[in-house]
Amino acid sequence: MTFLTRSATGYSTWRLIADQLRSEIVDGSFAPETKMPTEGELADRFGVHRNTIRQSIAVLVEEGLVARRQGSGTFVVPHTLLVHRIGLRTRLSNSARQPDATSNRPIASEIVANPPQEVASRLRLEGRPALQIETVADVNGTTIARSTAWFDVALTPDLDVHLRQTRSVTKALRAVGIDDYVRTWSAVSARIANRVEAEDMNLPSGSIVLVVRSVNSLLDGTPLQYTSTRFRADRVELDIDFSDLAGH
Amino acid sequence: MTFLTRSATGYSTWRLIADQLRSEIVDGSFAPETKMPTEGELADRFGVHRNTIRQSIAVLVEEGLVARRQGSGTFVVPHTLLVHRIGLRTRLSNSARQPDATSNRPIASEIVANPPQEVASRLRLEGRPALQIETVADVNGTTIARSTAWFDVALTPDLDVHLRQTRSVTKALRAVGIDDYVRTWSAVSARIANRVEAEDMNLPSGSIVLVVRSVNSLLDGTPLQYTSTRFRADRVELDIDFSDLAGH
DNA sequence: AATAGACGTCTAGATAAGTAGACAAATCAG
DNA sequence: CTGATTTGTCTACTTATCTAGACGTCTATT
Repeated sequence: MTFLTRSATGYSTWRLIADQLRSEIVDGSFAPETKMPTEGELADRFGVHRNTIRQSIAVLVEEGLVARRQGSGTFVVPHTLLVHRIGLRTRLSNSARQPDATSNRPIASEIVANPPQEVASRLRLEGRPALQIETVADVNGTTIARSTAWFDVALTPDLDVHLRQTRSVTKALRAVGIDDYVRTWSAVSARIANRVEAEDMNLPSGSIVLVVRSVNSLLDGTPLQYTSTRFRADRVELDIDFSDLAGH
Repeated sequence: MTFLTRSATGYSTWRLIADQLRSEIVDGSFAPETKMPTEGELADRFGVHRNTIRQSIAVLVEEGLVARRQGSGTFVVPHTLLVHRIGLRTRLSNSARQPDATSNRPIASEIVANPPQEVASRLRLEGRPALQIETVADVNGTTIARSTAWFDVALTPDLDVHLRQTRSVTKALRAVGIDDYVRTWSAVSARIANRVEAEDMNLPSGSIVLVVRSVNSLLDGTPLQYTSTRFRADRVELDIDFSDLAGH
């Protein structure tokens, strides 16, 4: 295989190879539980020294995708590609495949006087402050998403108090009398994770995150909540649900 | 600013800095038409030599994001973040912001006996061959997406003949009697562009693509078309349209 | 138990990336 | 026009990455 040189890409050789191997693992070319090619074979395939291959594999070990067994080989660790459904009444906790032990943990909340411009306009704040809530989502013990939500304090009085008591955004919303809401807007983009995100999700720097920005509104159309969720792209794909529309 | 070292990330320093600067341009921290900080200032900010900054900026020049003017400075070139809407009856050509001169060019088509497993199952091919069509999408002269579509040849006889005549997938479908269809499934993921994609979209290698896989079906629910579209993530975000649901 | 094959570790040398600084060329303000 | 500022180019040097190969340790098979 002709391979790109680091000089052209700005990637070190070991990272280029690690990225290539990861994609082959994720797309199933190397099936879970099976043995990877030996380091020597991979060195031949990519035309590099075995030491470079070892550095690449070290990345995948760090990420938990493969395990090395001395004397035996390198094996693909069973992994799940999580499918996160975006639909009308979905919450962050709804994952398509069951059973997954998903938990959402609020890690901080704070009333901010001047939220970012996009938040203010999407929530029609017009100068009012917003309650900002940071959460992380874990599935089976692995952190897969990092979320920031903003609420109009005028619509959700004492939401932060209830949040501290219940330690759950959904329960806190119920406590302030909000039971039902629908997603009215979503935008999806992708970028390199920043340092905080990489740290919170235990990702190697340079990892890709899928960014979902969305607005949930009350049934009368009043915007209630603006959320920006960053999913780790190596483990999550977004499933856009059109089934609610099938009845038309 | 404390910055990540290349040793930890596998990125060369100039690429780390280029990525950072690009994200600040794309998110508006450096507004279009304005002057960037001088190379010396950037060198101070990132704690590197000016030569390294120059290499980073060369990447952005290559990508068309900034322009250098000797003696004057480096300036942010006006650019657009394209918003691509995913909804019930959207096609690749529908972009949210107008006016954009969008064109879809079929670049190759071929009948393949054994399409990938996911294609076969989503289209319920059960062993039948599929017509595979490769297209690129340009907006204002810039290629922003690379798409691969598969059709069940049993449902679309002579589609390839009409495609060669009309040079348009939509027109070719109309010619075989298919006027209306709806999107029944979509999944969104993100990854590093492979070499072919990077070449077709004129991207630096290592760029991120948003991958949208989707199935369009006839109104009776028969799956018609499986499509995988790779958008360049630096210029495109996906807008998920729930407005069809507002009437409920 | 012997052995081949695989991962683990180390040292030395070659190549590429980044630093350092000097000077040229273009631009702009006064 | 003058001078300060900014990008353009070059050479020498330092540091990090990659190659090369030897040798050790562990595992599975015969």
